[in-house]
Amino acid sequence: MAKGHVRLADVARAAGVSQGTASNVFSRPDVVREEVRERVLNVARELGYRGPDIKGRLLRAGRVNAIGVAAVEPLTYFFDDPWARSLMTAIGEVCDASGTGIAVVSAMNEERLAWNINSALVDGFILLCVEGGERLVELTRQRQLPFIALALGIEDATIPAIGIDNVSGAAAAARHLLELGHRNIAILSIGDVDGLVGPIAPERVDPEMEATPRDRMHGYWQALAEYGISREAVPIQGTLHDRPSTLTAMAALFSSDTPPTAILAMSDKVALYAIQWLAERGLKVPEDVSIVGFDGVPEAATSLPRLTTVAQPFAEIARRSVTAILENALPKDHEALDLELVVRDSTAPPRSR
Amino acid sequence: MAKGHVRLADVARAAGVSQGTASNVFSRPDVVREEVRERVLNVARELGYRGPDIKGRLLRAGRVNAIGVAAVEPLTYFFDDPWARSLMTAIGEVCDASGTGIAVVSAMNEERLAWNINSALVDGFILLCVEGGERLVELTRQRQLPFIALALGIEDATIPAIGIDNVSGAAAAARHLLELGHRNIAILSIGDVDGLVGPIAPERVDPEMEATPRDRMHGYWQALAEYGISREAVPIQGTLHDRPSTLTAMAALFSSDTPPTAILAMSDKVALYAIQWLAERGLKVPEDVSIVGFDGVPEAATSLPRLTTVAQPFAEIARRSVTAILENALPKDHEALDLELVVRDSTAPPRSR
DNA sequence: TCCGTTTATTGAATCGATTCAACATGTGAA
DNA sequence: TTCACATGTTGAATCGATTCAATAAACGGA
Repeated sequence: MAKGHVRLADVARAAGVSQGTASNVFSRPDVVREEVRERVLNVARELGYRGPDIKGRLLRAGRVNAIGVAAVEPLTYFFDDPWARSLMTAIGEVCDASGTGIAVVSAMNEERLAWNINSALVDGFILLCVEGGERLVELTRQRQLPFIALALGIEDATIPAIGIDNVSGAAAAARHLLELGHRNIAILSIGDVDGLVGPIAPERVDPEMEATPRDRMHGYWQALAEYGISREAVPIQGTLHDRPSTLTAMAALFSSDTPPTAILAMSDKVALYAIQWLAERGLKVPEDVSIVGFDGVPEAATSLPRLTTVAQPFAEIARRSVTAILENALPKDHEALDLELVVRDSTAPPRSR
Repeated sequence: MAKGHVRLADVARAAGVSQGTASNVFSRPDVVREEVRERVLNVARELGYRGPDIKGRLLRAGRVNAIGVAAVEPLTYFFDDPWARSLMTAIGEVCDASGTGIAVVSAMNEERLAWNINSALVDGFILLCVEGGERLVELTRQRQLPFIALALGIEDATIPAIGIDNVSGAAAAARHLLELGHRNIAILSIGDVDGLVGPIAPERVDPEMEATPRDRMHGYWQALAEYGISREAVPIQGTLHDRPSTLTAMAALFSSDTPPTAILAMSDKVALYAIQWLAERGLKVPEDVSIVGFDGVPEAATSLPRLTTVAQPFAEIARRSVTAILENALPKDHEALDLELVVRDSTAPPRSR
C-alpha cells in the first residue's frame, strides 16, 4: 500500500489469508470458501486492487493468449493489402471464437525484424511469407515458439506450412477462359523482383520468378497447352503488384496489333487495377475484354463488374493455422489446399464470335 | 541445462560470471569487457541460449513496446471496415516509424471485453469508440494504463480524447452541393440504433441519434439553412451502416415523386453502396445524381466515379494518439481536428439546370 | 608510494503472480 | 470410536530476467 501499487501480497496480508489463497480468489474462485472469498474481495476493493497483474501471471503461466502475425512488410500492409486483409479477417474470425488476441508484427529491415519477432508477446506466429519468407522463418525458428508459414515459396519440409495448389487453381482460371472461346489471352504476372516488369519471355519464368507466380504461370500454361496454345504465343507482362506498374503493363498489352480478348491476372488487386484502366479507355468488361483474377478477396465480389476469380480458402487456412498454433499441433507436412474458381461477371465469350 | 530450457542463470554459471554480468552482456553489451562478453556469448551459443526471455524482462522492466487498439466490435472489424482500416493504416505508419507493435483487441460481449482489455500486453490503448464507447472507456480506465479515445460521443472532459469537427465538416459537404445548384437534397444517415432505419423525422434526431451522426446532421442543416432550406424539406433515410439497409434506403428515396438530385451520405461506405444501387438502375453519378461521402477512406479515391468526400485527418489523428500514449502525454482537453472537403468526380451541377 | 578516479564485476533483492505438497478441518461410514 | 476421504488453506518455491549498491581492479598524478 505504501508503495503506490497494490499487489496480491498486500491484499493477502490485509485480509489475513495466505498469498496462495488470495491468488485462488482471483484465478480459481471456485476452490475457496465463499466467506473467505468475499472477505478477500472486499479488502481488495478497499485497497484499490485491480485484480492480478498480467505480467506476473504471464511469467508464471507462460501463456499470453495471443498469436502474432508477422510479415516482412510495414505494419500498414496488414490493413491495406487485400490479400493480407482477407487472411487477417479470416484469422480474426477464428480468434474471436476462441477469445485469442492478435498482434501484428512487421519488419522492414533485418535488424528490427529480429527484435520484433523476439519481443512480441505471443504464443506463436503465423508467418506471411510472400516476400523474404526464408529469413522470416529462420528468425522465428530461433524464437522457439510454434509457428506456421503461409504462402511459403520454400520446399524445406521441416517448416510447418500451409499452402495452396496454385498450379491447379491457375489452370482452372485459364480453362474457364478457353472454354468461353477465348484464344487470344494475355497474362498479368506479379512479383517483387524489379527485373520482372514489362514483357517477360517464357524462359525467364523458371529461373527468375518467385515460387507463387511461377506456379500460377505453369498452371496457366498447362491449360493453354490442352488447347494447343504454346507458351510463346501468350504475352506475359510483369507487374510489381501495384497500380503504376499494372497500368503500364496494360498499356503495353493493348498497344499491340492484336490486343487480347481476355486477361489472366495473378491477383485480384492487379485485376481490379486492370479493369480501371480499361474503363478509363472506354473498354467494357466483360463485353470487350474478359478478365479473371486470383485470390478471391472480398473486393472482387463487390467491384463493378463483379470479378471472376480463383478463390483461396481463407477461412480454412485461418482455421488450420490458428488451431495448429493454439494446440501446438503443427502439421508434419506441407499441406496444399484446393482453390475454387468463382465465376462472376467479368468473364464472357469473346465479342468477335 | 538439465531442465529443457536454458536460462540466463545457467549461462552465467557455465561461463563463470555473475548473473548480473550475464544480463549485461545481452542488454547493455557496452558495459562489459569485450573478452568477458565474448566468453559469455560463446557459452550461450554452446548451451543453445537464445537471448533474454521477454517474459522475465517484461516483469522487471514493465515496458512492452506495443500499443493496443480496442473496439466493441469483432476482430474482423479492424481489417474489414473502411473507417477502422484507414485509422489502423495511419496508426501502423506511426508505429512503424517508432518500432512499436500493434495488438488489436476486440470484445463483443461484456465479459470478454473486460478480460481482453485486462490481459492485453500493451503499454496503452487507443479506443475506437464508435459504439459502446462509454463502457469501453470505463473498463480501460480500470486497467490504469494510458489511453486515448477516438470518435468518442461522450462529453466527459476527464477522458482524453481526439475528435473531429463533424459539424463544420458536414456543413462544408452540404455547402458544396448547394453551391453547385442542388436544391433537392436527401440525407443518408448512419447508426447502430435499430429504431433509426427508414425515414427519420427531424425532431427525432436530437433525442435518439448517437453523437457522430447527430453532429453531422446539424452541420448539414446549418448549411441548408444558409440557403433557406428548412430541415423538414430534406428527407432523411436512416441506415445501419451496412449494405442491405442502404439499398433499402435508396429505394425509398427514389420511389418519391421528386427524387433527389443529390445525396449527402454520412460515410463513404454508405455512399459507395448508394452508388452501386444507382449504377444497377442505370442512374449515372454525377450526371443524374451527385453524392458526397464522409470520412475520406482510401476506397473513395479509387472508386468509379471517384468519390467527393469530407476527409478525416487520419494521419494526424494517428500521430497524436500514438505519441500521446508512448510518451504518456495525454491531452488535457478534447481536441477537435478539422476535416477537409475533397472534391472529386461524384458531384456536378444538377442536370435540369 | 599513496590516494583519488574510473571501469568492470558481483551478489542479492526485486518484479507479481501461480503452483503444489503438506497440513487442518469436517463429514460420513463402519 | 476410528478411519477414510473430501474440502480448504497455508507457506514456500518458482518463473527469468533487471537493477543497484558494494566491491575489486586498474590507472594516473603528485
